[in-house]
Amino acid sequence: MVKQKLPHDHGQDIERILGKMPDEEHFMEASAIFQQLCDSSRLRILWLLCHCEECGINIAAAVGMSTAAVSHHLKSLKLHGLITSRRAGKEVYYTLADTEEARLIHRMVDDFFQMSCPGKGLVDYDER
Amino acid sequence: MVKQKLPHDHGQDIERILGKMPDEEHFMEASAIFQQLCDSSRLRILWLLCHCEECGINIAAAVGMSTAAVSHHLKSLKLHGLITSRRAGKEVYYTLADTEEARLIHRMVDDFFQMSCPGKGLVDYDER
DNA sequence: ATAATAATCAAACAATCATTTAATTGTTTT
DNA sequence: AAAACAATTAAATGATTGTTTGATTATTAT
Repeated sequence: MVKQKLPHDHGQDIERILGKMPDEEHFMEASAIFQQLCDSSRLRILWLLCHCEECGINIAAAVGMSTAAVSHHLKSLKLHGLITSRRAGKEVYYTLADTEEARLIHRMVDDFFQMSCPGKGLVDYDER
Repeated sequence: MVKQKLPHDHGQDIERILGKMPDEEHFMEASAIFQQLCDSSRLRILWLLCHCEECGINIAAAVGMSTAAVSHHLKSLKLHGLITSRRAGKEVYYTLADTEEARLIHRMVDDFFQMSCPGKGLVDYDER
């Protein structure tokens, strides 16, 4: 993207690397997704929805938060296409979206926990 | 972690899943790392340092930011163990840290860009 | 020593964000 | 129709964050 010479020339093949750099637009898309993972409460909710489908109050109880706060996070996750919802009677059930992007996020989160806390984090029937 | 029954019982094996849920502590560690990726400017800097070693002003020029702003992000990335630095004369060179965690992040970012903008993002000699 | 270059730091700013509280909507039950 | 339950929404609050500006430190060149 950046075509003009850099202040210093260290002999590296930096021009070629900068040519491979994704466009600003793609960095913004990526960072927006990573932002969904950067709050520990929201990450816990997402982790849970990677492994089951649950209704709002159960999610709230499982993560120990108010339904209002949980609803806020669910709205954000849904807005970014990471989860889906369906209403059944009084309750609304949430689970991971059936998209390539959502599955990539699921894999990323699993990989991270496998590294930082092996044993935990991976649910048995996680298809890999 | 959460042992008491949930408000609703939907017949799912939720207890087993909650038993596999990583501890709060690990969610905080994970979210702290993801937080380093959730700003597009910082993500661009990190992407660059995944593929080369560069000094401060070249990084600043490559991403089109002030040296002060870049320095701020570099400090944060270093504080979280994602990059390292070495001084050589007047300049300080930065690059991806030589750790399992940093390589995992590198892979995650590459995977994401491969999905969202195939062709770009991957540098030829990226060892995978 | 002085000047120039590279990087860092501190204070300040606007902007964003997660949560709380209280009110409201949608659905089911009585 | 009224009451109960589940979820959403709006406004407010406190906290955090990314960037700017200007000053400061570290290193090299003159």
